[in-house]
Amino acid sequence: MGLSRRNVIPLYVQVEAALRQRIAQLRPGDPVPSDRALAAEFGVSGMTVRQAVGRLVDEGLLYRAVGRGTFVASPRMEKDMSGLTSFSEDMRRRGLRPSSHVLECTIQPASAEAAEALRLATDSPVVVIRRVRFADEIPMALERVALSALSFPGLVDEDFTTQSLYEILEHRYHARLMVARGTLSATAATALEGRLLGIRPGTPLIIVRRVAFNERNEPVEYGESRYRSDRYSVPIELRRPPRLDIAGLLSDVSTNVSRA
Amino acid sequence: MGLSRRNVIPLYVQVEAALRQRIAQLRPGDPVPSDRALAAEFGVSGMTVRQAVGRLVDEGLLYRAVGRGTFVASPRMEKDMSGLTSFSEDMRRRGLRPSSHVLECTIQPASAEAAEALRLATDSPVVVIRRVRFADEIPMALERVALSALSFPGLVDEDFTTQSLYEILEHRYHARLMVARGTLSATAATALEGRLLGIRPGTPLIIVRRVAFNERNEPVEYGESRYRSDRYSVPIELRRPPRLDIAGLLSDVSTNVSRA
DNA sequence: GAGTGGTCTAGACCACTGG
DNA sequence: CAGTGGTCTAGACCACTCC
Repeated sequence: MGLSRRNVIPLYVQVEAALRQRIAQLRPGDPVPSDRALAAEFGVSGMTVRQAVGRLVDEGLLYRAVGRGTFVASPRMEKDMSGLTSFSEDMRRRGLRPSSHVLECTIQPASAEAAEALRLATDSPVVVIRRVRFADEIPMALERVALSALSFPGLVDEDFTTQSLYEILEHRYHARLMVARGTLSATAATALEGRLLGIRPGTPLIIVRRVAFNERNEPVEYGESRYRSDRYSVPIELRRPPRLDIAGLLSDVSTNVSRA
Repeated sequence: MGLSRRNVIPLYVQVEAALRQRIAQLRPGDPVPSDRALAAEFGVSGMTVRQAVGRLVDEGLLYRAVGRGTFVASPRMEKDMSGLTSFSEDMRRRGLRPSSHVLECTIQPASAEAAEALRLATDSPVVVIRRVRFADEIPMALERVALSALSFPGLVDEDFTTQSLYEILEHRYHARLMVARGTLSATAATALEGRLLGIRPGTPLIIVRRVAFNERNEPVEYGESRYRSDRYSVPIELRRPPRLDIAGLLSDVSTNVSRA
């Protein structure tokens, strides 16, 4: 197993990849060599090994136990169940072919809600796109999104029948959406919604309302999707908030012995 | 601002807390001192500062730009919107008082679904708890959970009317649930469900079906909750899967110049 | 006591951004 | 060019676990 300095790939990524291969041949609960042993084996420093192992721990492939060692975690039920993806990506992942019928694609003054979510002045121009979303020709969802028209000039002229909004944002505007937050609720389909989705009025719809943010944590997309609950379920992954609250601890700390 | 060695609290957590206070007085886009400047100011090494700043970046409070600096990110819409929490925790966070009516609390052979989710042999004994969940005396959700009876002896005898299952698991069995995965869907309430929740049959219910895992990534709890959609919405946070795939890269690497 | 992960130091070089 | 974040070293001490 050769690692390479003078390579674009950081050492810790190389170590991570090597460990990944090794883990694949182990069973859950099996120990992985200690940090020190790995450092010696790969000829790198302890911090570098630690960084590599840390990433695999974050990913859930390994877990650490102080004083005992590092071990292979149990495998996930499925991989990539959750994550920020566009409808197109989402459907392709499920092995379905996505397409759209564009109901509306215009520039109009931002609604109060959209303006607040996108942190724009009220009445700022936004591009509003409303689509019926299909998977293998079957209507799956209604979607309405709003983006700042000033931030994305020319966006309104794109063809959203086949193109993915997220891919346009990434390739044409170099805007990469990193995280979305919002809420999920449910409602009964109205007559109009039922007609557009080919279901009976009253059928439950899953509502996903969200704001998507770029790398700088600036809001980029405000949107709402309404999915047929008979044909769609949303994969979720919930993590325990790990951060411990030490508010107010600092003042105590400062009264203790301070540094030499 | 005094930092303390010889304290249980790691230095990087102290630096993190100090930075958190400072960030609170800055505006989005404002720069934070460079890693080197912070290291000098706090009298700690660069790696320590890096660890502190890294945590704040992970949390979305700061973002880094190579060659330019570290900056305050735009604030979140709400904090702590998402995460693995018990119903009790969840309601308390919303300022409501949680309580329960226990419909069932028995040991019985695992269903096929539960056995698979919990990786048990079929017919292994599981503790099944069914509850109506209230917030401020208003019925909010129906819940059914199953846990291995062998892993949690005596659990079936606990009183789940007021106690939180997660708190019992943590304090009595030292089982800390770290992550849950599952799906979210919707359905129309049946007559029975309507009666238990005090709503009309046909009202949409949000179904959260999940498996919760401990630190070792072993499945611990399999459960399903059905929430009234008129009184509850589920906070969600979706992240872009960040991991880049470097499979096959290792072999190339090993043919390059290897270490001196 | 030997080994483990967790923290920490005081430096270093690199690629990249800005003026 | 000076400054930034990103990576990396070769050590160190600590609390903890297992024997």
